[in-house]
Amino acid sequence: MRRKLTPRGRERRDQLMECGARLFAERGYHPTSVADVVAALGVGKGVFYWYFASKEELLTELLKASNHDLRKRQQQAIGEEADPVRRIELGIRASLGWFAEHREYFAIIQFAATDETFAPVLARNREIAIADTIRHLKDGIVDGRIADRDPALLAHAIHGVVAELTRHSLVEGNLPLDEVADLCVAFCLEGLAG
Amino acid sequence: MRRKLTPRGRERRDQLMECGARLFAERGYHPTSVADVVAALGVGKGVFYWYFASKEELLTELLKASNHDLRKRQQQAIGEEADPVRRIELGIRASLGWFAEHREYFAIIQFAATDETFAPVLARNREIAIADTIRHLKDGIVDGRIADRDPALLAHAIHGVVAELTRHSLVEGNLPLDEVADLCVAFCLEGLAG
Amino acid sequence: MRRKLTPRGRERRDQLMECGARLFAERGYHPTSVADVVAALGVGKGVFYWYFASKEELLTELLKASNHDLRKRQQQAIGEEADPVRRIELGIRASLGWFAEHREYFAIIQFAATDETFAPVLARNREIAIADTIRHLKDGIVDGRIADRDPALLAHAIHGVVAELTRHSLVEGNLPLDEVADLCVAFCLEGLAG
Amino acid sequence: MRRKLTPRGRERRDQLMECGARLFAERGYHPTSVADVVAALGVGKGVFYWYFASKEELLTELLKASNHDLRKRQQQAIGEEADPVRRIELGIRASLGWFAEHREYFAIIQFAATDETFAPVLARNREIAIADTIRHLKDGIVDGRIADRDPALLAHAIHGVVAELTRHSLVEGNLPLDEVADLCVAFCLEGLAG
DNA sequence: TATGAATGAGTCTTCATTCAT
DNA sequence: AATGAATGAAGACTCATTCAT
Repeated sequence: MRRKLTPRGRERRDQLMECGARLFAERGYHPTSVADVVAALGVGKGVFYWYFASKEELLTELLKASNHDLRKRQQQAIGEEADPVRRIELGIRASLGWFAEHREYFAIIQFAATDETFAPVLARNREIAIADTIRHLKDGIVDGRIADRDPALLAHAIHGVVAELTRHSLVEGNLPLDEVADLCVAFCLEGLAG
Repeated sequence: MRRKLTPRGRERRDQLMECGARLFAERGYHPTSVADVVAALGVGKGVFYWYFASKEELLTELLKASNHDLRKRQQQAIGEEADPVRRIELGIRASLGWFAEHREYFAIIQFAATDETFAPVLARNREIAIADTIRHLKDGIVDGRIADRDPALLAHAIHGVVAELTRHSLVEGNLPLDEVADLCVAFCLEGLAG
Repeated sequence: MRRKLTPRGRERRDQLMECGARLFAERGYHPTSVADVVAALGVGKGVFYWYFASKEELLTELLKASNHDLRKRQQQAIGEEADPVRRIELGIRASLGWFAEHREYFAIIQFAATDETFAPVLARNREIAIADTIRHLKDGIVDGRIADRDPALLAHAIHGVVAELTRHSLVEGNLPLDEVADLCVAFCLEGLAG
Repeated sequence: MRRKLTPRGRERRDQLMECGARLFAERGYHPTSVADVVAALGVGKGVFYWYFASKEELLTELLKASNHDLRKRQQQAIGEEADPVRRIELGIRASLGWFAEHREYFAIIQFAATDETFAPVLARNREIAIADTIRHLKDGIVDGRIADRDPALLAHAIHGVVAELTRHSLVEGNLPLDEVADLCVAFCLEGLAG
């Protein structure tokens, strides 16, 4: 479904993605119909299929785009930082920050993870993110700053904390982001013991 | 839809729940039809509606039953243990153990969390579990064994680690459960620093 | 889509086939919607899919059933007749007779032959019919009653005459069947020369 | 939709007809969309509607053009030949030859005959062709060369043979055209008896 | 002339649910 | 308790056609 798009076309496509993201997040993927999406935009049904081959493709594109954007944010945040522990911290803060600004995507990603159609896409995204984290962890272990435990499991543990605190702060919605981020980082680095 | 059931009736109901759990886990809730569930059991469609008012109710019952069972397991594991840190550890190990034995439920619960229809049920379940954890955390903070940070956030952090390591070990499927549990506990108690 | 049908179910299925045959013949396969078929029967749309997996399957079943019926008629007509030329004649007359009584099927079969989805089914049917004819022709050639020419081509020639005269007499509709059959037989046996 | 076309315009129109003929023949009229036709040519959708008022019109034009061309071929073949039997033979051979060179049209014509929208156009074409044949047959009957049977039915019989042998040789595709034509002529003139 | 974009009625199909038996 | 049958609203997707540029 690669199509040469005029600027106007590109704009439409973006509108559809935005609209789809919002509705999928609010009501869920299955309960949202293509008709809902185009109606929310006030355009005909055909428009949707001019830009996307299927409803499925819309979600896939959403997943790809969000992953791409999140990773960009993380990389910018980490920059040239050399200290591996600090890199991990910056990555955590970048993730929390990104989701705070793109609330829709949390629900979408979480749903996608439960659906056999989309799980593979997400699995790949996660793999890449985990691999990044593992690299930093290994550096930290070599440095002696991080305890010598299975880096893969540690990476998942960190991601779990980030995911749940993200979810919690998005849903409760009234906690200062920095506070959550601080605790998230502290917990990951020091655990409950502090 | 409370109905007095004969022993045979109770058995049927259990079969339906088991069957539904399996299919919902494998294919997802929406993509699984009531027809699929009864077909997998080789019975007519009427049977389903004899025991459940709707497809929705089946999932709700599944959610309730699994939550009930998981909590029972946790309580048995914790028993009369007095040390709050140890209570947390036992709770974590109980959760990991339970999910290892009820793999279907992880996917179901995760999906339910993303659907506005079921999210409330899950939210309540989670609240209760978090409240339990918070209680132990507060005890630990009073004891001075646990750093004095926001207990609610800490509780969520722990749950996040447990959830993601559960998911990881279920999906990867080839790690010894004890090893995962050990790391999970260690990470929660000491963080990366060890 | 094999399903155990109650007598009532079998009846419904037959009604759907009859109805479909009529509408496909009148308006064509593509221009006839499943909605048209069920509306003509005054039943809900779901009924159709209870008995047939798809619109396509309905046509396929129609094709199979008609072929089966036509062949039965031909075999009954030919019976134990020993003379191969006479067998051909009886076959021709049976075909013309059958189509006169099942006018809907001519149009359906002719359409199906032009559609890549159904052509294979029809090709097989035709093959079988041609093979029958070829057998009689070869017998006739051995007897010296039929000129020694390529029996496959001869068989097709005969089928062509039968098909077109069938069509003509169905459409014109006012010619006595026997007269058409007589000429058909005479033409096939003696050609224009007589 | 008569439009004065520049040479370039005429060329485009021809390309569209050729393309349409090919696709209609391969996939069928209904399953082929206007989008398919223009995509195969690599042009925009507007082009199609510049040259044809509708998809329907394209098929109608195709039918007209092919009929015109076939008739021209037949007339050239028959030329000034005086012998009516020979005229029939030449007509048969011309038809077989033309279809061998315009394979696409056989499927198209056969489909059109089954669709109530196009059947009338085809009926007229057929009428004209049959009338031609009838004229030759009557001449032959007067000459005593042809048996005195209903000329209309005889004409249809001949057309049936030609149609089916055409189809057969196009589909089987591996028989020498002359051989088929010889048998076709022989069968029509002498029947099975030879 | 030509294009990308848009329309929206219409198509096939699914499915939760109900009902007669 | 159970079954086969029926319902019909709703969903994903198609496509002939039109239009602004």
